[in-house]
Amino acid sequence: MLQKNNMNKPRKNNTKAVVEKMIRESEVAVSHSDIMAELGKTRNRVTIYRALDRLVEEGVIHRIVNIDGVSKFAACQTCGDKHHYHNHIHFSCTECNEVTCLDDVEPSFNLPSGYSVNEVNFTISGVCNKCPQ
Amino acid sequence: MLQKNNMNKPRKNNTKAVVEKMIRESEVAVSHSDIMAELGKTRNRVTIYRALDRLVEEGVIHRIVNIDGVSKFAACQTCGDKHHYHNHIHFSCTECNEVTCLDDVEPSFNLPSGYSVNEVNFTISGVCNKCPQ
DNA sequence: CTTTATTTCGCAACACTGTTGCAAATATAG
DNA sequence: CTATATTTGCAACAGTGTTGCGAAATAAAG
Repeated sequence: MLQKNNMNKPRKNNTKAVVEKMIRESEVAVSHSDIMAELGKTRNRVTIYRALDRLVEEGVIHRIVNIDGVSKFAACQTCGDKHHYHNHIHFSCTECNEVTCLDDVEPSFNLPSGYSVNEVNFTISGVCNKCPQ
Repeated sequence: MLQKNNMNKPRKNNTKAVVEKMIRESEVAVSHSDIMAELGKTRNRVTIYRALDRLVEEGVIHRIVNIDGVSKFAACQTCGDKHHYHNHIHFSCTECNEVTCLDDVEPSFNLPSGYSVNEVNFTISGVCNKCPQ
C-alpha cells in the first residue's frame, strides 16, 4: 500500500508544540519564514500559519507587526494568565533585523476620553545594543 | 494614429499632487487601496505606490503600519520641516476600521542604553471616540 | 479493541500588498 | 526645437497570509 507520507515529511501532529518551543527558546521575535527555514520541509506552510494562529488565540504567544508589515511572534513572558494587551516596546533593529521585546520598558501615554484599548503595538526601529552604532 | 491613452485613463502627470491632496484632506490615515478606490481606474496601481513612496521620502506624508500589516498614510501635521521620527500615537479602530493620528498624545518611554531610535510606530487598536463602545 | 468524533495536516488555489524592469509619455532645461 | 529628466502604464513577479477540502492522526466513546 502506498504511503502518502514519505520520510521527508513525517507527520507527527505536534506542529503547535514544536513551533511554541522554537519561539520560547528564541531570544528574539520569530517570523513565519524563520520557522519555515528551521523546520525545513517537514511541515507545510499552512500548517505553521495555523499553529501560530492557535498559539496566539490561546494566549501563549503574541503577535508583533514589524515595520515592514510582517508578523513576528514572541513568547509571552511578563504577561500573566490574563493576557491583557502587551504594554511593552518592541525594538526592530535595522542592522541585524532582529526584533526584541523590551519587556522592562513600559511606555506611558494618556488617551483622550472616549477611546478604549484592546491591543497596543509599540515598535521602535533603530540600532540595537548589540550592533555598532 | 492610435492613441494609447483613451478617455478612461487620462494621463496628467500629477498623481503625486492628487494623492497628496487626498491625504491632506482626509481626517484619517489613508491606505493605497483607499486611494485606488477613489481614483478609480484613472491611475495605475504602481503609479500610486510610487507617488506614495516619493511623498514619504520627501517628508510630506508619513507611513503608518497598521495592525494588519497594511501601510496607511497621513499628512505630517505637527512635524516641522526636519521631519524627525513621528512621536505620536496612531489609533486603529476595530469598529470603523479608521486610523487616526492622535497628534497630541506623546508617549514617553526610556530605552536601555545602547539603543538608538530611527523611527517609532505606536499603534493602539481599540474603539475610537466616534464608535459605540 | 472497535467505532466515532475531533483535531491536525497537506495540497491546491486564491487574494492582497508591494516591487522591479522596461518602454512610452510627459515635463523640464538648454 | 532638441536633449535630458521625471512620471507613467504594463507585465511580471515575490512575499505574506487565507480558505476549502479531503485525508490522516489523535482523542473520545462505546
